[in-house]
Amino acid sequence: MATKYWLMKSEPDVFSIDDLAKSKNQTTYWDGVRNYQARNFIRDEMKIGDKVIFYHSNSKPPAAVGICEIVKEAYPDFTAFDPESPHYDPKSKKDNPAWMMVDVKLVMKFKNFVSIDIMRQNKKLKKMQLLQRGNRLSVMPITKDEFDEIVKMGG
DNA sequence: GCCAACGTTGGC
DNA sequence: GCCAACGTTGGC
Repeated sequence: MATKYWLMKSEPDVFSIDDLAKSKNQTTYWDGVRNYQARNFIRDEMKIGDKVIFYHSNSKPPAAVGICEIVKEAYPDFTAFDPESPHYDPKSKKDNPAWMMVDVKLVMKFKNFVSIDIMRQNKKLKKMQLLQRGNRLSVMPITKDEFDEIVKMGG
């Protein structure tokens, strides 16, 4: 199975790439995905070794900030079972979990963050779902070329 | 803080 | 099954 490439959004106020860098083994579980399309990517397509662009949304400026890698494939997002969690979803049952998560490990933090503005200026990235109008998906596939281009700019 | 775009909910 | 109302996302 060929390596796939992904882009995943996180609000840095909630969980930033620096938080990932400080995590044990620089690894974390990616909780809180509550969208079916994103869930399907996580559940059905993400494999160990896949590469991920870590993207800061709702930040100034929004930007691609680093690379991580899938180190554990889909398993139930336990935060959905916890009434105390902001991601609690009573519809997700332990015997039939609605939401899934993967574990990701930091590969590198970019020396230069690649802002959404810079990405928009790059013709090779024009087709990325991230840059399309009205895009709200928090987990999305990208091509190897797009991945490589962002890494090239991010250093 | 605003608001357009989108996904979800629920009445019918 | 339609669709209006609502809540959320996320760039600006």
